[in-house]
Amino acid sequence: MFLDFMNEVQSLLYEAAKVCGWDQIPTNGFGMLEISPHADLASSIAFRLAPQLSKSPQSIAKDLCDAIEIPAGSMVDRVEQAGPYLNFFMSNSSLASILWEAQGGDCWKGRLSQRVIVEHTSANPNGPLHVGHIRNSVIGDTLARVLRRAGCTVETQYYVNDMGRQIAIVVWGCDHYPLEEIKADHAIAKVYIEANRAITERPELVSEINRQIQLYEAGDPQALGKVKVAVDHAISGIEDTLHRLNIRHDSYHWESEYARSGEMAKLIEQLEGTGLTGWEDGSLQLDLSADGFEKNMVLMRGDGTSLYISRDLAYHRWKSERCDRMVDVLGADHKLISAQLKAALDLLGIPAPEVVIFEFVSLPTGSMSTRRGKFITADELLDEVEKQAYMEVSTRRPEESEEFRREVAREVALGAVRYDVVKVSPEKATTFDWKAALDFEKLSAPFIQYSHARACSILRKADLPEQFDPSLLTGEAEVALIKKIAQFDLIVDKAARELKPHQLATYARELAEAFNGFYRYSPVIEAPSGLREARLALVNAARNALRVTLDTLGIPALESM
RNA sequence: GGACCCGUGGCUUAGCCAGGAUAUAGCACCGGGCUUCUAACCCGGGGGUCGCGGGUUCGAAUCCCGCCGGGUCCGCCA
Repeated sequence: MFLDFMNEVQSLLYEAAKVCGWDQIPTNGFGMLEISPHADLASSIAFRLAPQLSKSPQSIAKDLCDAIEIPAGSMVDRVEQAGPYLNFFMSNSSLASILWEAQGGDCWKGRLSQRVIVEHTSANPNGPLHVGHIRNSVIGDTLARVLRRAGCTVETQYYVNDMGRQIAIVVWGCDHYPLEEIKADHAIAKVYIEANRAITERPELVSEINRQIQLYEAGDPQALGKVKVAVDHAISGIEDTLHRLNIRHDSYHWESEYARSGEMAKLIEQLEGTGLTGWEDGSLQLDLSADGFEKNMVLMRGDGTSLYISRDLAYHRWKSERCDRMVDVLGADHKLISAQLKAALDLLGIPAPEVVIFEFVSLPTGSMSTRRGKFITADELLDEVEKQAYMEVSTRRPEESEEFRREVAREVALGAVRYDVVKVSPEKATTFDWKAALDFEKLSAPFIQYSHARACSILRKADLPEQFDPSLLTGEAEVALIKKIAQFDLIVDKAARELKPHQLATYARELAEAFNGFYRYSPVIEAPSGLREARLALVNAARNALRVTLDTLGIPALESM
């Protein structure tokens, strides 16, 4: 749809430049087009050519405009010169074909084809996910959905830290305190917080923790069993929360797999082969100063146990052999370590991951901490939002059954939480705000879900037409809606390439706005015959686009709410 | 101290990487719209030195330099 239109405009521009003899001029500006209020696509290429041609942008734009020859059957209707700009407009016939295409379910798949592994969440199994963790989960899961929609084959992975100090502390805690009969991850957190308190009060316990780490790494069967029980318990609770958010991982990979399989040892051996490693202060270290890193990277502790980074290197090599693109979603605290990881992988010629960094979510009272028990859990957030949604739906739809209202509340809450997270660009640090989280107005998932429900409501009242005449849809809102629907493939393609999921959130809002604008001024059911069929087809196209957009955001597309 | 990220109306935010035509939306505020397909909606209004100061450019929210403010990191933690 829009991608085709854009490609056509690009080649028209390039062909015109060739006619003018300017195609050899070094500029990639021929492909730089923008969706603008003045045109379906606008080019400012004339500005970039001007210094090199010593001509005014206006006259360059005029020459290009004159040289453009639109072939028969093109999606491009016309090009207009507006001063230095070139404005391209879509043809009516392409609007018609967009509408026909959008009637079906097979036009929403992109043209990418890589195998992608997306690693996200990977929270330590020492407690429940909090409102900071789910920024990782929502960004990661949305990216996975965007990549799939764009045509990629995607596997999502959760990298389980079962070897770290935190887990040794959890295991020690499970040995010394009873696990309460509450949600599993919450029970683990209580034990973990308690154990941390004990260690703070009695620092001599540290040696017991170290002993646990050594036993586990050595493969002691009892230690293995204890870790498995504790980690499985925590992960089961974390999974429950992720499921509430419509998130499932395709596979889980425990760090210890890479330590025990020998893959990590092999990798360390290869790093030693670079001549950049050495034993210093009793530990094996890698010198990355050539890449601008001040401090050495420690690969092995003095006592022979491994560190997170070494296991992570092995895990990344394993991943790199199984995909074309590796995507890691990580918090801002991982910026430095992920840059070091890339540098170390680079030394061995292993492809580095694309790292999506998101900045921290803090509370109005300061930063969150699992260890200190200072956090708002994702479960708590979902519970509260669901409660609020239940009140809203009960007010609006009092005649509906309890079951209906519960289900709508659940799906509205899940959508609201996901949208709240994904709508903000990852590089912005945010402060969690209950008021904003519980607001269901325009810049929120319910706004988009509501548009979808309205479209469904119309379609329930009439059969889809076998035939319709798209040329009857000439209203401003109608044309704008068709164009917005067409942009879906462009947005998804861009978001997938650039790994920017919030672009889809913005699009979703614009699509819903376009539909609501149409809905307000264009009666469908009561429209005269002919127009009625065409509008029904447009509602169906919009419904499909909204459904697919919501689905790609991992937000339920409610048919009634 | 060093490195990286952020700083856009009262609050939240898009645009920044690939510089261009009146800077995007939401909340809050003011005004209008439900006997008509779900008003979780729509229409209109006020409100912005795009942190500050330089520079590059025909043109800077966008690029460069310096400062200020906030966040993150600089562990034989993960």
